Amino acid sequence: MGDGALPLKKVKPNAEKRQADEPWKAFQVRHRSMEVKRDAVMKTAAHLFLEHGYQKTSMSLLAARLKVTKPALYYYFRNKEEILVECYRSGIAEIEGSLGRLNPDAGSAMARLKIYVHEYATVVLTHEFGRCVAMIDDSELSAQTRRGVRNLKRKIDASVRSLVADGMLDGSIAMCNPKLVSFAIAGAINWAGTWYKPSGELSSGQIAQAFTDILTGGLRPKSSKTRKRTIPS
Amino acid sequence: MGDGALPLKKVKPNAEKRQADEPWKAFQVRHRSMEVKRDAVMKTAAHLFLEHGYQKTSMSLLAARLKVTKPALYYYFRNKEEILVECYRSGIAEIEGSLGRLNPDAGSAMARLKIYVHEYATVVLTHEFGRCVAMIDDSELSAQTRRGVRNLKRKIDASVRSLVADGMLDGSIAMCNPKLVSFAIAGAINWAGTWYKPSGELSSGQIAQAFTDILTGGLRPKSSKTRKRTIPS
DNA sequence: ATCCTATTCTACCGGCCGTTCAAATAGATA
DNA sequence: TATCTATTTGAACGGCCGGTAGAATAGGAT
Repeated sequence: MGDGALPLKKVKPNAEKRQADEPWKAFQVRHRSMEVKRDAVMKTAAHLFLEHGYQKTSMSLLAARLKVTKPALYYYFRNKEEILVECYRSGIAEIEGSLGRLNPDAGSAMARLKIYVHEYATVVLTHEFGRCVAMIDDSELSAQTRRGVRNLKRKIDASVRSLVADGMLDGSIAMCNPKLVSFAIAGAINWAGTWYKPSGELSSGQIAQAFTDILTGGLRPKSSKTRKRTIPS
Repeated sequence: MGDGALPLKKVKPNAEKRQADEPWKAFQVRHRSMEVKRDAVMKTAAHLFLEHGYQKTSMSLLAARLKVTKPALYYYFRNKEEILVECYRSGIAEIEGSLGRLNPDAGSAMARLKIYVHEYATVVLTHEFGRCVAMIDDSELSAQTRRGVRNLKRKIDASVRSLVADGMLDGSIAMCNPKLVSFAIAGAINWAGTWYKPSGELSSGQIAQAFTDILTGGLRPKSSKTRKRTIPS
């Protein structure tokens, strides 16, 4: 945390790595690609948004954290809202990635659902932009921007629902309302984002596993063709 | 709706009932018990908080909805925060009521847990103050007030955990981490508060039932009925 | 050394916020 | 009717916000 004066003009070779932990260093050098600095802004903003909430995070504070002045931010983003939207986009892309990686040919739908729930929890607990998707209410956004973001979220929801529906067809998941199942999963995990602390006694992996069990355990068919040695009632 | 000029000075006999739907009528008459007007403020505030968020709900807007001017509110509450805190208190009391009504002598812990989950969902979906507890982030509060509110919430959480622990003892609930179960339940249901619309296709009762099934289904012991055995070493 | 332009800064705007206080008012009381 | 007090109001406060205009500057290119 020692923020001693650094009169450096040239970046050191390991600056790229440093930037991961101290995003403001991206601004130490004047000429650097737009993308790098946008990333630095987003990353810092995400942390502040998650810590204090979107509304209570002022552009001045964000600028201060990046060791720049406020107007500099407006060189990289049109306004505060755009920063949040980009955080959302990034987080949603991450989650969609998890969904896309599920191989439809491998295992039952239930097996795939379990993998997804586990991955979703991991992203929401450990990935800053994933956390934004889970925790920051999109009602902070203007009407039309919100519509865009919600469409993206809806796509994820739709994928999960169809996963559940598939499971009901292949017998790996009990009869249920896929919409409500999808919401229950999203809710329980998103909520975990609000209380999980990396320094806490439970690791993100433990939480992801436990939630996978709790949330998919209730979906086991009570008796079905794909059972492996179930108890005769 | 039609807010025509109402030069009434006296309330009509059915005013008490009307006030339920139109809280501002509590302020139509100057001399009325403090409690009635405080309730009116809280009720209206809760609706606004839930609709626009706490931060974005201004005291001016709240006053306007109650057809009073801003300073009048400060006659009934010290500040904005106190209004939110009272909403919390009321909601938490409602939830604690549900927990208190569970008869420890009747049925298994699992049966009681199911009842509680159902009731919690109902409160969070239908009761305005319950919704506040579920939806409004208490980080909006000042540090010391927040501590008080969190203590109250923790009591609820502790009750649910011990309910789950009881279930593991009486064999009605499978081995699990009570803390995570409690969080999963709270999360899934609190989240429902964010998307549930009374006018939607799903009734609060349907949602409460489905969530009870999904969330407690995964807790069924995998083998055997009620066995009084403790943890098999 | 000079220029050029991408980047950052200084200084400021209008607006809304929560809150306060003294003055006005309504309505119960006598 | 006149009085007294619980309620309500008008007017204003300091403060911080998101955002902008335009000047300053750094640093690569020549």
